[in-house]
Amino acid sequence: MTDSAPSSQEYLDQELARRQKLQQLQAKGIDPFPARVQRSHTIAEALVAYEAGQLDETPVQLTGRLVALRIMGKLSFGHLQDGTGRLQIMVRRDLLGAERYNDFFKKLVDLGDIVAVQGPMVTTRTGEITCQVTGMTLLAKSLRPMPDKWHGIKDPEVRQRQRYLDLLANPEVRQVFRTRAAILRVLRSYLDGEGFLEVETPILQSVYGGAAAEPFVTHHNYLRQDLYLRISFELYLKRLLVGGYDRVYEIGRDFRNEGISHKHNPEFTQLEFYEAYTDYVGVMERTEAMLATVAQEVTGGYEVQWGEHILNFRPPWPRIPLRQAIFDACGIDYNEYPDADSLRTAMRALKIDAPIEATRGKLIDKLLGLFVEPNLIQPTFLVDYPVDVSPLAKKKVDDPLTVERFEGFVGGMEICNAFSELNDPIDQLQRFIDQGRDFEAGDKEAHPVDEDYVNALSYGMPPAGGFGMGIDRLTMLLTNQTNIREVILFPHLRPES
RNA sequence: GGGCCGCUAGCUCAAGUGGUAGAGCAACGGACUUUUAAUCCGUGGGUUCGGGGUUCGAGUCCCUGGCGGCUCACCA
Repeated sequence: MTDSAPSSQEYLDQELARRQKLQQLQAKGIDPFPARVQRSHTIAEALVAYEAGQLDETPVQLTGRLVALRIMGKLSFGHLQDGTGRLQIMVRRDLLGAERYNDFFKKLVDLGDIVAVQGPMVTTRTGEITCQVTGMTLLAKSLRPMPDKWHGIKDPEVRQRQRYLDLLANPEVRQVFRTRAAILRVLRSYLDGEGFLEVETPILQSVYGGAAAEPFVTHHNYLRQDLYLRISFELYLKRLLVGGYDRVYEIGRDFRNEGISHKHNPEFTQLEFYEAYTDYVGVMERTEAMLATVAQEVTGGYEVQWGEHILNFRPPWPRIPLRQAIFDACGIDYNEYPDADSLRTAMRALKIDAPIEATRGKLIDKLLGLFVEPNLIQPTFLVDYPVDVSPLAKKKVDDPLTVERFEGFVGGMEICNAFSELNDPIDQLQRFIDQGRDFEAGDKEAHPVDEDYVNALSYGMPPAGGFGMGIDRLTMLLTNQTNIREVILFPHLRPES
């Protein structure tokens, strides 16, 4: 017994039938996986050329997967699908040749095989544009049966573990990821057009920062050094402002070692941009313009169907002070509670779970998440956040407990976070030290001190506005999905047992 | 992590209170020159997620483990 492929008895009947056909093909001298292929048009190109009257009787050479077969006596139909579309093929015994039709096409070709066909484009009696096949060659034999042609794949576990089956069986899934690509394309195009420079910064970091989150830890064997996977790009991008690039952005992956939910994946795609000589008000305006552009170009309009809601991305968005929003939602004015203990007492009086270890900022964040966020369906900005949960944002001149920060909410989710960037190195160091106290007190998400970053600020960073947005969540909104796994090709899943 | 729900043929799904596990598609054999979820005749296909238990008998009831979904908690 070797570790080679299982014997034929171990295959289920359908795979066995296909493997027997594979052997028959090889016995006939036909390579079931040839290296070279001739193609004159993609399916989309062939359809366009035919409808434009450019083809006449000229044969085209097309390639793709056989996704439907209707075999009949002397004339059969099927559908061929490539990355650009789907086209009916008509296979006639008299045109293909009796032997090729009976002994190759009908006997040895299966649903799911990848083939090349050639022949002229015609229109059938029912009016469907069709390739009338005069030659067919196998490009790749499919050894496993295709999913149900009508129902596709529904089992969510199979859909995510074997995404290739999901994609090949469910066209609407293919469209989601095309839209995702379009969103990234439009965002880049918008930012490039506004003079932003796209950059790349380290994913492996010896000091993580820029967000409140627990990191993943990894290890460099030869340096004998623990490293963190980044939780944001922020501190590196602002070093570039110090370096003299006034407008920079990065699109890439962040990693946060936290819970998984319908709106959280351990790795997720983030856009951050930093713009010198503006502030959070300027960034709000840019956010509105940028997302209006994306909605317009990706969906064709400012109004986007999302579940039972129609989201309207037309600027401007309502701007509500966070304090006001929380007060309106639950009656607590957090300005009346200047420390964590008093706020906790007030929350508990309303039967709200308020953990003893939570800082005042964490408690406010909890009120936000509990009472405000789920109701912010239409694009809305909440503005002016407590300083203790915003260690990188500039304080308001008239209120040192509040920073110039906003978060954007759509569909009951936070999709972006932005502020006037703190560029005072002395204040920044003090904020890091205050965060260190929270960390000592048990807050694993408290921001660590990044001395090199403070050093960079001490050379002078221009006043700037910065912005971060979750691309996955934006994609959910623009593709009418309510689960982040539907917009990530290979979401994190537990290993199969 | 908690609660609820799910896992049956390759795929989509059925199987009152425990009593020989079925259908459609797919597959296999046959008929068929304008079909398009092709149609018609015939055939095969199962560790009912794994393990244990109750019972004469378990897809079904009990215990346990795995994976997944929804939801709450936490977080972007």
